[in-house]
Amino acid sequence: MNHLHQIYQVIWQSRPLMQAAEAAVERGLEGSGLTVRMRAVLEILADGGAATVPDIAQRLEIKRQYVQLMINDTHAAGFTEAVPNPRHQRSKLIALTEVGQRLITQVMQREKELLKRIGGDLPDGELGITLKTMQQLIARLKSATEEKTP
Amino acid sequence: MNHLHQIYQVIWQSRPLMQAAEAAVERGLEGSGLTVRMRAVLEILADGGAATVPDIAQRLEIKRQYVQLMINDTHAAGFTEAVPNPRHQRSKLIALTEVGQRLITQVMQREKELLKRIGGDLPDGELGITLKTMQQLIARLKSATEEKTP
DNA sequence: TCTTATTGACATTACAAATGTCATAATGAC
DNA sequence: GTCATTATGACATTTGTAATGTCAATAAGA
Repeated sequence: MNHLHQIYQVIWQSRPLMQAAEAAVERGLEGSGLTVRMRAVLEILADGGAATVPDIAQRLEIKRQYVQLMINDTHAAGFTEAVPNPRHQRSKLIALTEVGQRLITQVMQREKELLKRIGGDLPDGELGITLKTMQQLIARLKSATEEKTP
Repeated sequence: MNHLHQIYQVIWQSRPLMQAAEAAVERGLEGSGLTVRMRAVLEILADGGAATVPDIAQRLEIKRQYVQLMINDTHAAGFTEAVPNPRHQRSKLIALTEVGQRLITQVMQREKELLKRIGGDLPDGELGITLKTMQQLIARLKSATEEKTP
């Protein structure tokens, strides 16, 4: 297998990897009352604490309008609530409710256990190389794409 | 960075990698008259020769009904044509036209050059490890997801 | 031959996400 | 402090990818 073909392979394995990962997450959500997109919001909030809709959009790298829809869902389900934002009157902070906190903690715990089962035996060094390589490819692809079209 | 977090990172870098790769492909298609999904079909045909719609679907791992739509596009654009299939009366083989052949060859050549610019300096060994790791993760995620739900 | 599977063709639905728009409200420059 | 600019929420529309559903015609296999 030559060099170019190897790079090609690595790049295009990203799609099946992503699909497999998302399917696994979806599977783990069964019966929790969460959808994948609700989970994405809860994870952000669990990791970084309460945030505004535009903040969440930025972290998820999607448009704020779409995040609004997600938040509508999580609010309706009682997993999040709007709390006053000291730094902004209109733009409330979105915070986990107690129920939401408990749920996302449990979901993330289960995912952690899955990760352990799945990759517990992969050598640290190889994971590090993999991560580094993927990140380099991402950075270079991005800059090549943006080249001369800012 | 602990082990689990490393695996987590690798898995979730697959989405940005895929997005960056697709954006790069899209960029390279500008002005060619090809869309991303037309390109996918032409690539399959260029690699494996003429094939039926269900064959193509299987290789792309998507439903045949969706491939039909792609083929409609490529036929309409004159990049592919239906030729008689010795092994099946109704299910014609989809083949590249001369124009299609020339176009996909050129597109793939340009992509190859981009790959060279992007990853030419990545060590073979690291690429190999990356590919292996990604494939292991895919396989394990898949089997974990299918577990007890065949 | 007869039953079953495959195929093409077309319609419907689902989902993620982008984009468009508007009124309101917050911020920053002056 | 006023005024222009920007940010936000709320809602509507559109796009792209793909899955699903359905049906008639046809091909393959028992």
